[in-house]
Amino acid sequence: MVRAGLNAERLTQAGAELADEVGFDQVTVSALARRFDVKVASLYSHLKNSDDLKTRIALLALDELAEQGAAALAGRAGKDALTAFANVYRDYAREHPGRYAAAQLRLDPETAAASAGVKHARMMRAILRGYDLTEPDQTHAVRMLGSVFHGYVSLEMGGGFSHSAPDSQESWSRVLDALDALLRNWPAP
Amino acid sequence: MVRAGLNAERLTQAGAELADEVGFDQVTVSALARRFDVKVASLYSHLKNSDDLKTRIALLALDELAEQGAAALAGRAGKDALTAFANVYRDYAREHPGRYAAAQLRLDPETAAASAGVKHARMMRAILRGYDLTEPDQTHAVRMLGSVFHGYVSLEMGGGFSHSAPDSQESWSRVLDALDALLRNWPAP
DNA sequence: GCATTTGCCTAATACCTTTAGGCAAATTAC
DNA sequence: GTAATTTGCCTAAAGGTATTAGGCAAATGC
Repeated sequence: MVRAGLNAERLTQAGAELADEVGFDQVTVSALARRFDVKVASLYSHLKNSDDLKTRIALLALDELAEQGAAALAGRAGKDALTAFANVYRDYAREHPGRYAAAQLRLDPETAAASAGVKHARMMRAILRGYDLTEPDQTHAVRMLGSVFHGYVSLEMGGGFSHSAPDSQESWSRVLDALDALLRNWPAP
Repeated sequence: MVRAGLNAERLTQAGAELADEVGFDQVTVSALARRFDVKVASLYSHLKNSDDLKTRIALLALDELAEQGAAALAGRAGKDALTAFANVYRDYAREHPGRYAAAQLRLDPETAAASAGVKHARMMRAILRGYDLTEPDQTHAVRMLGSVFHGYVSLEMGGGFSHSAPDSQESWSRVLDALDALLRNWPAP
């Protein structure tokens, strides 16, 4: 009996691909076993359980997203940085819808603290260095940026902006213009 | 054998309550049957299937949300309307997390077109009447409002803003201030 | 009151999750 | 290079959810 060469990393990677193909909520230990042509029980030597698999996929997605975000920010500042970073989010979600959904999985606090989610927050703050914001406005602005990025991408992926003019790409550009204008002119309390 | 008096409405209502208690993704036909103390198969006379149940809960939530939104908008304009409407979203999500999650369910186009989601779009446009925006900027702004409302609420519910200062309520107020300022000063292309 | 409809039931199939225990392949120790 | 050990995948089994088919009793209509 030839061994399949399973391990947590390969399973996570394949799980991420599966998620992009059929949706994150359709990722099951069974489907993953089929993909490797092994019996379901075999996966339990490498994964604690179904939740473990999902968490690993989420962490993978957060990692990739942070990596791409960092690459986009390198050498950029101000609106240029804002736009580049925002596009990383949107493009990642479009190219990897399952992984993006995974990245939204609620993690328990310790896992979250050890995840790349922390980097995301730091990068948002790095973007704001190009604008003239001090605490606590900086935090408010970080939260707003996160809300707009995530909100727009998730509504767009849910089909909320299709079937109506103007097309979503144009709104996205204008929303980023608006965010830039807002950050340059953040209102006093 | 005494009949339980099931019907689609009661099941949907109970499903919504169940969603708020245990989370929308934990709403199952089985759990609902347990709640009514009947056998699972009995529910299939009233519901097409599990997806039908979830869709009905989603439509219920969209309806309630639209109703509350309309009540909040009555007699208000400008920033007052913006704030009241935004708070309806946030409060509803906090009081009814399961229903709010349900409202995010992706509906097939015909169902979506017949849902209260249409009212939501109209109400957003009504809010913008208090600002000086013409098409296509009005559409861009509607999409941005939706993104911020949904994005903020969903990040907040995911625990993204807990465990860090300043508290989320303050950010929410300042984000709404910022949105108001932005709408009063929407940048030209 | 009887016929019909309706509502809930039992039974059965199928899929997903998870645990326990077994055997063979790979690795390590000598 | 072989023996001992570890590791990896398997079979088996139990429990949960979804869904369909067919049956009997309660409610409804006339």
